[in-house]
Amino acid sequence: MQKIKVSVDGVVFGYFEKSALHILLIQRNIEPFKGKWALPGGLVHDDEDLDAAVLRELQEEAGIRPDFLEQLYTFGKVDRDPRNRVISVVYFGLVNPSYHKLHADTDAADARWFSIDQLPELAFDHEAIFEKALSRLRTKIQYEPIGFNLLNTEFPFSDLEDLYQTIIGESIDRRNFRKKIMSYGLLDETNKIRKEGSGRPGKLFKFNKEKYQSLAEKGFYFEIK
Amino acid sequence: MQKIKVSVDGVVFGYFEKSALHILLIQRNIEPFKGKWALPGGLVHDDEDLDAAVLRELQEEAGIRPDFLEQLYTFGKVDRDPRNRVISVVYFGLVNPSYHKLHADTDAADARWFSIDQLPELAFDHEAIFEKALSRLRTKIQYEPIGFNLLNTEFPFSDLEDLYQTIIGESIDRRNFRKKIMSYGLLDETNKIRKEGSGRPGKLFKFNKEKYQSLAEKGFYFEIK
DNA sequence: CCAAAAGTGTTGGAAGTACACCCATGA
DNA sequence: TCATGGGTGTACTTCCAACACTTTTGG
Repeated sequence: MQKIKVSVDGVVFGYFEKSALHILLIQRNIEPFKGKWALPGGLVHDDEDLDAAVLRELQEEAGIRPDFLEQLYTFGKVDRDPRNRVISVVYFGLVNPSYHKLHADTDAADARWFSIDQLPELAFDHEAIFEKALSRLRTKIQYEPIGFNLLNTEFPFSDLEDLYQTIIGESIDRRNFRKKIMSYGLLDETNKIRKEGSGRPGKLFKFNKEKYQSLAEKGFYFEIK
Repeated sequence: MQKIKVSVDGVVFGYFEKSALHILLIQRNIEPFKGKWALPGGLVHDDEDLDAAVLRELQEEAGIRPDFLEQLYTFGKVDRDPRNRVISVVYFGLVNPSYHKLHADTDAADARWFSIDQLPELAFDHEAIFEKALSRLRTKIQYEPIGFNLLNTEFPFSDLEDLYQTIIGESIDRRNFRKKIMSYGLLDETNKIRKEGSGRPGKLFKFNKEKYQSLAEKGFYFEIK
């Protein structure tokens, strides 16, 4: 009789303008690792699909529902949980934090955004899980337009530049980047303008998801860099 | 108390020269789906890592040990197994069939290669799993040099061409393809020649894995098409 | 008028694509 | 000598990379 338990965990990335990338962590209020920070997650119910389980856990532990969510990898080393054998199906999500207020709920003492370069010590093998998610994000943002899930629905071009620079971690030529993105015709211009801060105000754009999907079906590939 | 069981399955691709791509299937000799063809796999032992479990199952059910093996996706829909809730961590593998003779062993009545365009009806959701694996193979072969695992260690250039054409499913310009591959400097020329069949014999090449790995660490990207 | 960010074009080089002929072998 | 597949070069086009000045706004 098999004794393995199945859990799900979520690595949810959020981006705060002109700042580092963040991930969502919860503070455990049960043993083991009580008091430590960890990725939100928990055991899958017997009558619940895996996707549903992550959505539920994210809801319960942080009150959040990501705009983008997909399966990342399944971690199953024998000793990754000190109590029992637990394998974890990990999902990778993106949200715009300004649209989602966190509230820790069941099972979590607290839920917070942490800058990825100032993470606390994490429970279990969550450090390794995070690394894998980050590397997936870095790769994937270069060939699928998923970055828009991290921005406001209407954003100035410079937000997009900053986002890519932050995630990829190198500086990009503004002019070439803009030309490339624009050439895909996936951004609709709004007639709004952002006038925050100093300098010339920028036009706001909107990502046209429908257009991307119809192009993608015809074999179009998004690609940056 | 959670009742979910954890299994692993493997989608193992094999390539037979000048022929379609094949996958390895086993014939079930227990219910459910007794007598039907299915992907090799089975329940994970309590004290066994996931990778070890797939390797064991492939060994037990087909007597095979793939040259390349990596995790593909975890399938966990509630009703995918008629008996109990079973989630399956699926791996995706590549072998050169001429180096591995199949022999069905424990749990399997038979093990055979099937051409991917003449697959029998499959047990469980294995059809969907296969589709996902195939699409991963098609994508991945274009940006990682994994195709060499499907060929003989020493192969004439035309085998590589055929392989890519078979997998991607469109015809490639021989001259440009060769130029591209050669430009990476990852193929070592042997001084052997293949004289099978008619026509001018071709030189045999060997993929230089070490060289690829050292380049990859320095940020080199393999890319075809 | 100064500071700050937005907006825009041109040019040279590299890489990709299209394309056709000669070569070595066995029958 | 013919049929079969192996081996190679060139010209055109497209894409990418490098690069700097002008515009709009607020203070």
